[in-house]
Amino acid sequence: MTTELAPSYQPTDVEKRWYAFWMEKGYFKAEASSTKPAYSIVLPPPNVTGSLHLGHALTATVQDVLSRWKRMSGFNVLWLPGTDHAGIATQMVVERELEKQGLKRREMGREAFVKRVWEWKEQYGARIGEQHKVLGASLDWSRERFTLDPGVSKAVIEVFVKLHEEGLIYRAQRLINWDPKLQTAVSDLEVENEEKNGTLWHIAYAVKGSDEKLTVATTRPETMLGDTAVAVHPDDARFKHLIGKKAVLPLLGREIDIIGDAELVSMEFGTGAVKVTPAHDFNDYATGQRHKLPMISIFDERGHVNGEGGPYAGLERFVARKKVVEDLTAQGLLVKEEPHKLSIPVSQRSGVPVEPRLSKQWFMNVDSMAKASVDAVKRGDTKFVPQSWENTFFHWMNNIQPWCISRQLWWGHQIPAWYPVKDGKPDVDAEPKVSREKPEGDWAQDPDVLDTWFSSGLWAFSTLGWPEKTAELKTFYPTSVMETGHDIIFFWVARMMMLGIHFMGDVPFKTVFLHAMVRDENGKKMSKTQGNVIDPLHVVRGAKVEELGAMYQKKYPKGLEAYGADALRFTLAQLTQQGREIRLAFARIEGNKNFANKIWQATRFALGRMEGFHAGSTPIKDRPLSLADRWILSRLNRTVGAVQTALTAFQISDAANAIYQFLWRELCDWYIELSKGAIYGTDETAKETTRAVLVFALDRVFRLLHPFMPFITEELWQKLPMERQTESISVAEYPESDRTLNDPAAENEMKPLIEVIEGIRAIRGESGIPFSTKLQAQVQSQSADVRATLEKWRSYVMPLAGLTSLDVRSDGRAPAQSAVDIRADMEVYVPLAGVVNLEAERDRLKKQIVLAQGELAAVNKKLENPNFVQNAPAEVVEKDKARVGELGDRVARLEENLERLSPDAEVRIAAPAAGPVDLRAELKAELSEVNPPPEVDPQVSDALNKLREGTKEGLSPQDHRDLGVAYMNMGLVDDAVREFSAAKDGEGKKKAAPAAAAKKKPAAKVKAKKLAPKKKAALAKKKPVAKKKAALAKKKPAAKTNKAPAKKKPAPKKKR
RNA sequence: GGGUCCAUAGCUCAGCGGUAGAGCACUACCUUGACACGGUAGGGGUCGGAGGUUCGAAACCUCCUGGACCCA
Repeated sequence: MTTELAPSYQPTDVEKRWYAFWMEKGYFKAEASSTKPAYSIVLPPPNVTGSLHLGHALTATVQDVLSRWKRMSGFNVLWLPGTDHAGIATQMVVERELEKQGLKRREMGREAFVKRVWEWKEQYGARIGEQHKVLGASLDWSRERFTLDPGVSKAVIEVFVKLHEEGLIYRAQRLINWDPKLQTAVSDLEVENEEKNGTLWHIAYAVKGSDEKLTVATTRPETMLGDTAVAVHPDDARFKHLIGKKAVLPLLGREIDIIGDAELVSMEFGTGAVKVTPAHDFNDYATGQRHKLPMISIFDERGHVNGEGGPYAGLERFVARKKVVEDLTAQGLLVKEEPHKLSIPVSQRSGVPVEPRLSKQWFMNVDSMAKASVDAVKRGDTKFVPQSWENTFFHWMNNIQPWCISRQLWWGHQIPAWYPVKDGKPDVDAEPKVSREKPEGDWAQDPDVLDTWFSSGLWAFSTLGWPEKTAELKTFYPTSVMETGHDIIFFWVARMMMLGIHFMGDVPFKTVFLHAMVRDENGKKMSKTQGNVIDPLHVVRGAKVEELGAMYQKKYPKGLEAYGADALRFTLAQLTQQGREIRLAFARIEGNKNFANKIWQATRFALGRMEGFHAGSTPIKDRPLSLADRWILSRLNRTVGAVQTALTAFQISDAANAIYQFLWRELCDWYIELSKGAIYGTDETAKETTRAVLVFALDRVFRLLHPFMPFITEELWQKLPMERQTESISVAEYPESDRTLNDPAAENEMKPLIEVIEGIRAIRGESGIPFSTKLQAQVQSQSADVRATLEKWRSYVMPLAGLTSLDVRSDGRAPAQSAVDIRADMEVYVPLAGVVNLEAERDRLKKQIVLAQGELAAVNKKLENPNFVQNAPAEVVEKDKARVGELGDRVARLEENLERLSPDAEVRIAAPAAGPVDLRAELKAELSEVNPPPEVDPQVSDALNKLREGTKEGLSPQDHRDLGVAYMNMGLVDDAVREFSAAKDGEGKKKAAPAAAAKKKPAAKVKAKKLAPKKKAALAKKKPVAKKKAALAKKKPAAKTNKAPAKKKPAPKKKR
C-alpha cells in the first residue's frame, strides 16, 4: 500500500482496475437463499440492437446506487442483468446490415437469417455487458439472462399454453394495425400519431334512382375502393331522407347503403356525410359491425391495392390515391379540395403510416388481469414513485383493449400453435392446436412469433427460474424495486404487473420507481438522426471529435476529455429529480469530475500528513477531540442521517447533494483548513487526534459516497491507514447515523469562530485586501461565551482570517479608521489604515444598513398588524419580535460605525494638518491610542511600494487623505505628510475639475447606476413582498444622498 | 377532444404555508506548505400573469398565458 497519490485525479487510471477485482471476489453474486434479508432488482433488459445510451446509463446508475447501498447495508442483493431480443428492432437492424452485403432476408430463408441474428446478438450482447462494467454496475453476471434463453423460452411457452387453456389467449380475425413496410401486425402501443398537413377531399357520390348527389369528405380518397356504405347523421335534415337508399360508388360503380349513424358522423364536420370503409379504419370498422356491413379489404400485405380495387389493382396505396383523385377530377366528381390538419398513425418502428387491416392474429384478453393489477396498486402492494404515475397507470388499465401478441417476424419466440399440413404447407385457416410440443402427426408450427413484450412481461419471474420452483424465486420474488423510464410504463411495467399477479399470485415488484427521460442540453430527445446521441463510453473514457455526434462536433472541436464513470454517475444521480426530463450538459459532468479531483486532493492532503500513523482500534470518541474535531464529526453524522433518509425515499439527488455539500463545503473548506494548525504544529497528541479524525471522516464519507462513485472511493479507501473489516469498500458496512456523534454544543461553539473568520474575509473581499496582507483584528462582544470561545480557539481564527493579532474585548471604543463587520453577537473590527479607501467601506456599511432596515420594516409591519399577532402561532410572533430586537440593534450598530467612518469624523483626525511639522507627532499619538504601532509587515510595505509606484493620478483628496492615514499608521510619516499635502492641493483643484475625482471611483459609480433601475421597479410593486423590497430600495436613495454631499464638500469643512 | 405535468437567478433545477436556495455561468481579488480541476468575497430573483383563501402565499384554490408529455 502506497500513500503517494498522483498530483491530480486521473479517472482512467483509477477506474480500470477495480471492476475485475470485484468480479474476482464475487461480491456481486447473490445467494439463492440466505439468512440476510433479500433485496432484488431486475435490470430492464436493453435491446440487443446496439450499444447503450445515456438513458441506460441513468438506469444503471440509479439501480447501482440502490444495489450497492443495500448490499453495504447487509442485504442479500440480487441485481439481475439481461438483454432483450427486441424482435422487430433487431430483425430490422440485421436485415439492413445484410442488405449492405447484398443479402435479402427472404432469399436467405428463415433458418439462415435467424442464425445471422444470433451472431449479431452475441456481439452486441457482450458489448452491452462490457458497457455496464465500465459504468461500475454491480450486476450478478452469473445470473445473466437473454429473452430467448431456453429457460425463459420455456416460461413463455408455459404462459401461452396456460392462458390459451384459460381462454384468455385466442386467435381471431380483427382489424389490426399493420405495418406495410415490415409486413407485420403491431400493437396499439407501437403506433404513434403524427400531426400532418393533409388534404380534405370532397367527393360526390350519386344517389341511386335520384338526381341527388351525396358529397362525402375524406382524407384518404383511395380507400373509397373499399367503401361499403355512406353514413349521415340520423338527425341531419339535409340528408335524413336519403337513409335507406343506395349510393353508387364512383369509379367502381358498386352500389352501397346509405346509413344513419350518430356515432360516426358529426354534422358539423366536412360535408356531414362520411364514406364508410370498415376494413381500413377503426371507426368505420365499429360502424360496420353496428350495421352489419360487408368488409372489403383492398390492400395486400405490402399496402398495394389488391384485386378488389378493379383498375387500381397493383398500385401502391399512395400512388392509388393520386390516381383516384385524378380520375375523380376527370369525371367531375371531385367537388372540393381543402387543406386539412390530421393526425396520421405511424409505425413506431418503420416510420411508415400504419394501415388498419383485417387479419387473423393471436390476442390476449387482459381485462381481468388489468383489474387485478389496479386492485393491487390500490391496496398498496405495489407503490409508484413518484406516486403521480399511478393515475396514468390506472387510466390505461381501465381502458385496456385486447393485446395483439402475434407478429409476422422470424426473430422471436415462435408461437406454440400447430396447424395441419395441407399440400406440404401449414393450413393456417384451419383450427390450430396449442401445445408445448409438436403434436403427433403431420403438424407445422405457426410461423409467427410473439410480441417481444410478451416475454419481457414475464421477466420478473422467468429470470428467476419459473416455471420451476427455484430457491431464487422464493428468495427474490416479488422483487424489491422496478426502476425504469416512464416511457415504458404501459409496454412493460403494466404487462409485468398483469402477468406477475396472474402466474405468481403476487405483484412482481413492491415499488415502481420511474425516472425521467435523458435529453440533450437543449431538451431535445437524443436520436441518431439529430446527431445528439451521447455514448456513455465517450463520456467516461473521452472521445475524439470524429467519434462524436454531429451536433457536438462543432461545440467540442477537440473532442471530449475523459470525465470518468464516477463523474458521469454522480451527475446522473444528481439529475434524478422526479418525473421529468433530464437535460444533460457536459459542463455538469465536468463539474463533478472536479468534485472527484477535490476528493482526491483532500485525501492527498490527509495521506501526505500521516507519517506512519495508523488509526488502530481506539474509538474516535475516546480521543481528546478538539472543537473542530467534534464539529466535523457532528456534521458528518448529520450527513449520514440525511443520506439514509434520502435514499430510503428514493431521493437519489438529495442524497448525492448532501454528500457533495459535506465533503466540499464542510470537510474541505473548513475542517481541513482548521486542522492544519494541529497537523503542522508540535503538539503530538493533537496531531495524532487530527489524523485519526481525518481518517475516520474520510472512511465514513467514502463509504457513504461509494454507491454513487464506486471507483474513486474504492481506490482511496484502500489507502487509508486503518483497520478494515472487508477487503473492499463495496462490501464494507454502509454508515449508519450514530447519535453519540451528534454534538450541538460543538456546532454552536463553532458558530462565532466561523462568523469572525467570515467577517474578516468579507472585509478583505470588499476592500480588495489580498490574503498575503496580514491584518490585525479586534472583536467586541458582550457575550462572555463568545469571548471565551474566541480566546480559546484563536488559533483557528488567526490563520484562516490571515491575522497577526486578534484582540477580544467586551466593549469599548471602536478602533479608528477601521472596517467593521456587524454580526449577531459581535462586532469585528479591522483597522484599514494602509490598505484601503474608506469610501468602499462606507458603501459596504450603507448597503448593510439598507438591507437590515428593509427587513426590519417588513417585520415591524407584520407585528403592527393585530390580526397577525392574534392569529399566528405564538412561536412565530415571538420569533419575529426577537428579530425586531436583533435587527434594530444591528441597524444601530451599523449606523454608529458609519458615523465613525464618515468624512466628518476623519476631519477630526486630519484637522491638525495646518502645518506638516506638527502633524507628525499628533497623528502618531492619535493612532497609537487605538492601535499599538504595528510592525511593518514586509508584505504590507511591498504593497505600499507598489501603490507608490502606481499612478496616483486621479486620486481624490479623500483618497490622498486615506493614504496618508495609512502611511501614518505604518509609521511612514514622510509619505503620510506628502499625501496630506496632496489632499490639500487636490481640494483646490477639485473645484476647477470635479470630473477628475469622480473618474477614479468606477466601482462605486457602476454600483450606483446598477441599483437605480431596480429601485424603480421595486417601488412600483404592490404586493407585501414587493413592499418589503420597496422599503429596502427606498433606503438606497437616502444612503446615496447622504453620500453625495459628503463627497462634494469635505474641503470647505476641513479648511475652516 | 380527454388527461397528466411544468413555468423560481443567465442556464439546469431544489424549495411546496412563516426571513427566496444549490450547482454551473458571471464579477473582483488571490500561485496561502491538498487542490487554479483551486481559494476568498461579491453581483444577480414583480418565484409566468390575474383574481381568491389566509394574520401571512413561491407554496393552497380558480381562471388566463406559454410549454411538455400521454391517451383518443
